[in-house]
Amino acid sequence: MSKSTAPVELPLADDPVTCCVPLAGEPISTERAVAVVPMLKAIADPARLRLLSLVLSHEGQEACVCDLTPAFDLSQPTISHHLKVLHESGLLDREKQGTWVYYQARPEAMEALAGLFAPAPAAAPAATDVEEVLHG
Amino acid sequence: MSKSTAPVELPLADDPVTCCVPLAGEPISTERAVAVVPMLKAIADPARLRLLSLVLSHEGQEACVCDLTPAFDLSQPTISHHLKVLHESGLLDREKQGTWVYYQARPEAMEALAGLFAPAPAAAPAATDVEEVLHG
DNA sequence: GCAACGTATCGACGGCGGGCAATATAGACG
DNA sequence: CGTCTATATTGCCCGCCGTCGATACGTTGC
Repeated sequence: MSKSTAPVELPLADDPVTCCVPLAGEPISTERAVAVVPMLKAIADPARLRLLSLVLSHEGQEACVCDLTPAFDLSQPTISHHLKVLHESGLLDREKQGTWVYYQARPEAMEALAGLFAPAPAAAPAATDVEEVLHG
Repeated sequence: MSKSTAPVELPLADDPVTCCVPLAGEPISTERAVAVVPMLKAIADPARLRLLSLVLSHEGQEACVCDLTPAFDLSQPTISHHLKVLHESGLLDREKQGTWVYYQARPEAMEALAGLFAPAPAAAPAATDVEEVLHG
């Protein structure tokens, strides 16, 4: 691997705080944008999105490569490549069990993504009427 | 425009039902994956992610191009290009007011994205203990 | 040991996509 | 009308990315 990025950068563990402010909360900083983008790039591909969904909806949110490959018209190296991308972006964990390799979804990653698109956090209510928050 | 895709395809209006099943619910179909990917591709870029966040966190979740451009080190055509991508993916609406153009976030698009990453929908409850749904 | 299998890496190729400069379009204003 | 401003389009370049075939690695089982 001539590329830079260390094998398993966990882009979420860096700053667990700022990682959860939604896009609508405040303008995302350039640094955080750059940090989050790899995860978005990872799922911005039909094959990888399906791979992630297959793993997520599998028993225990984990699946063997051999379970995933037959669902595609792609070559085995290509699937392996896509799984690597998903893994290095922090979306999938990798666990080797003998001959087989199991990938499992990282809940933190899913939460981080879901959090990105959450609605604006009702801008410091406290004085706001509850009804307004619930129905507005 | 020599390209195919009609000016403003609204990828969400197609099937408002299936559009909201999370990735973890069931394996996403190839067709839906292909349909959703343009939106993900649109935000899988630091500049566009920041643009979207800027619009979202702006007053009324809408902003003029002239408000957005100065936040970047990019040329005006490049910004315009990114906004076009965000618009054509269904994430931003475009409204011309005289000389200025205002882009505003499409709530349905944001909901669709948020829904993608929602946790698995507690597999057909009804008979399920409420506690299980709430805490499980 | 050797063969068979599951998975990963390598190297190459083609196409897509982000960037810019130049130019076009279209309102606003005088 | 002419000019200025705001935004979009065009054409181009270059780097990145998805894909493959070939091959390497590691484990299992004979």
